[in-house]
Amino acid sequence: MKASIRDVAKLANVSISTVSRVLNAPELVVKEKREKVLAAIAQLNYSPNALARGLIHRRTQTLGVLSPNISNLFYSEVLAGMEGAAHEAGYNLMICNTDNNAQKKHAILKVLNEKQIDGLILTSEPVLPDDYEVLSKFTFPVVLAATHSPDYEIASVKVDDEKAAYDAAAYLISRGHRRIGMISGSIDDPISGGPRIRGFLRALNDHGIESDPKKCIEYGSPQFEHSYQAMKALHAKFPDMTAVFATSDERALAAISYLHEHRIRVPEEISVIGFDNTRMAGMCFPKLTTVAQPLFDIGYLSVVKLLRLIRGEPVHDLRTVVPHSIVERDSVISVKP
Amino acid sequence: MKASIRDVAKLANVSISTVSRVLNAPELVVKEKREKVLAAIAQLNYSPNALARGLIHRRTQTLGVLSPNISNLFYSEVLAGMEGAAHEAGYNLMICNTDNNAQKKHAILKVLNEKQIDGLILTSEPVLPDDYEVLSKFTFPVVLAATHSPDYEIASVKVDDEKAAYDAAAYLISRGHRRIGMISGSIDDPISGGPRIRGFLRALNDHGIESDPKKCIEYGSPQFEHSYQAMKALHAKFPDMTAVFATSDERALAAISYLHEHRIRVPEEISVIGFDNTRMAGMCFPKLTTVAQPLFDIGYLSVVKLLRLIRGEPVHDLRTVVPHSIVERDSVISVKP
DNA sequence: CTGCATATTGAAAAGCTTTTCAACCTTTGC
DNA sequence: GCAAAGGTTGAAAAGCTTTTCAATATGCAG
Repeated sequence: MKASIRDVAKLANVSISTVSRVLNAPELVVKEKREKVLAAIAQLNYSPNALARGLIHRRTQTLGVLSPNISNLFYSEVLAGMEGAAHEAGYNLMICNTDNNAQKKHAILKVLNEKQIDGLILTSEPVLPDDYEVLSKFTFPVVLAATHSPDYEIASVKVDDEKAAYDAAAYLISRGHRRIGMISGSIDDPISGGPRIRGFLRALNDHGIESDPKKCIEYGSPQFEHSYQAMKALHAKFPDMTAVFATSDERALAAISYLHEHRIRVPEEISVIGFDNTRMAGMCFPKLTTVAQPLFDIGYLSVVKLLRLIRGEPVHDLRTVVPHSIVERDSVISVKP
Repeated sequence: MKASIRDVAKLANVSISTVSRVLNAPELVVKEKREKVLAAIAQLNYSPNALARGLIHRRTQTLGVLSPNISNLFYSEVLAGMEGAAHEAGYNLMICNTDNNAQKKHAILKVLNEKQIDGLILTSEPVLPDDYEVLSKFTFPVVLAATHSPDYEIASVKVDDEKAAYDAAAYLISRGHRRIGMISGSIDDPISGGPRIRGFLRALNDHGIESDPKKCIEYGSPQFEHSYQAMKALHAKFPDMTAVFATSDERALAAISYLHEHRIRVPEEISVIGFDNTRMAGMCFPKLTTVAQPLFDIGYLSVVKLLRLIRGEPVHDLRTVVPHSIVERDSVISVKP
């Protein structure tokens, strides 16, 4: 049986108020009693019960985190950033996998709400009307990490996808490439779809490159196998391209895998630029040139922002835009225009 | 202000006991009142408070998980398995990063204990006497995932590292290799050090291959950069080896990276076998032949085991050994003996 | 019609802590 | 020597729910 504050009080021969004070405001208790209490605590191996504490303070020092897939390098780096910020601030994270399953997601939200989390972070997945209806009934604040909600006023932390894609394409163009393909998320994916496609096409256009989206873009889900097939299709319809913009590192790796297997050298024959700069990018061959997102920071800043909202502190920008950059490694080569 | 059970009771004009029953044993309440209560719940958007519930039941349906680094593919796949099993059983996971920092670890354990977790899972890190002293004072059960404690009686779920390393070496030998190097964890690492070194050497010995550990083994921490250096050192002292056994996929990738950069072809000139079979193994070039650990299952089974311990059900084996296997891809080639 | 069993409900205690308020004691200042 | 101030402590309420126990009402048998 676990010792409670009453047991400590009894053993130390004081009231439970005094024990509580020894724990929370020791200077209010005279040394003699304080030491007796401390001794009793040690003897009973007493540990305060955070449930009771949370009941009174209406705070649990716990945040909820929803992620479509925690075993994904992208998310796990973001999660690591969250965990870091949370730990520094004395919070814990309840991390849940949604598997992109709306039903599971709503079930989890219900439980997290019952468990009285102080705030919630949603990663990636867009916020649908269904979701918003649930979220808006919660009394705790919500932050979106690496995603945003164009339709609703929800705090978020992410890169500027349109600009990042523009920069990726512009980078390839600056290296002399003119025939550039793209492996993208589906057109209505608000992260690695729409915005990045627009940025990509805008860059081509700005640099006077005519392009037919039907020919140079292949759409698909992010999994390696699907992306491999996408690269196959892209190569079939656009065989003379000299560079590919893949909208995630996993897609880039899949593209490279396809090319390697068909004896097309990367980057000598086809350059590949990725997106995300997950740790994998520096570990594969050839090492990936990629658009870096500050994944750890996105997680870290989401928690910082969430804590401000929890404390009721002013948050200057509802939508935080974090900087991207291009990390040059070995998968892109310059060609003569 | 959040509605409480009293508010619902007042609005529905019944006692709080009745509201509680509607939620937990609806068949005990006559239909008329039940519907009034349900209507009040909906109107007030009432959600029960799990803290109060936990206080009474002395159960929180929450498990603690400590991991040295949640952004590591290895751990994140194990974590995904845990999350899956936990979700199915109606539990949540509080996941914490220890950064291999003993002080941080103990601080976290203190908080998790206060938060009344029902059980704890420790991944990887060995259990030191210091740790054991802390753990043994907890009233909830503990399971080790992908690690074990030779010195203490703690439940665990992991592969047989000695045997797995033996099999890896035997596999290389069966492909005709005789001059085999190894990139290992430090000798006193109870996971990717000692046992795997012993298994490796035993296999060489069993197959009549003389070997000098000083020459054929290079020790080091698991990070890519360190492993890269280890490969460099190994190649310098053992230039005519035809195969390398790397004790993690990350180490294998670092080795391959070194070899690529020095124009040594993999697997044509040197074969490389990895360990873990993280998702990366199938995404790099060449695709990695590796000793597969059932990472997801290790996580899943740890939670299943932990739940049995929590429920006081019998657990037949204190130390669960899960099967490993060799996944053949493209990084190992047969040579003429 | 009485008595007993059963169905339904509510009051109150328990679970553990923090916090407010009041009480008591000791100083200090005049 | 007494009033006021300050230091220390304990009792009790509050936070929200579940559960036990008792009470009331209903139905049925004899």
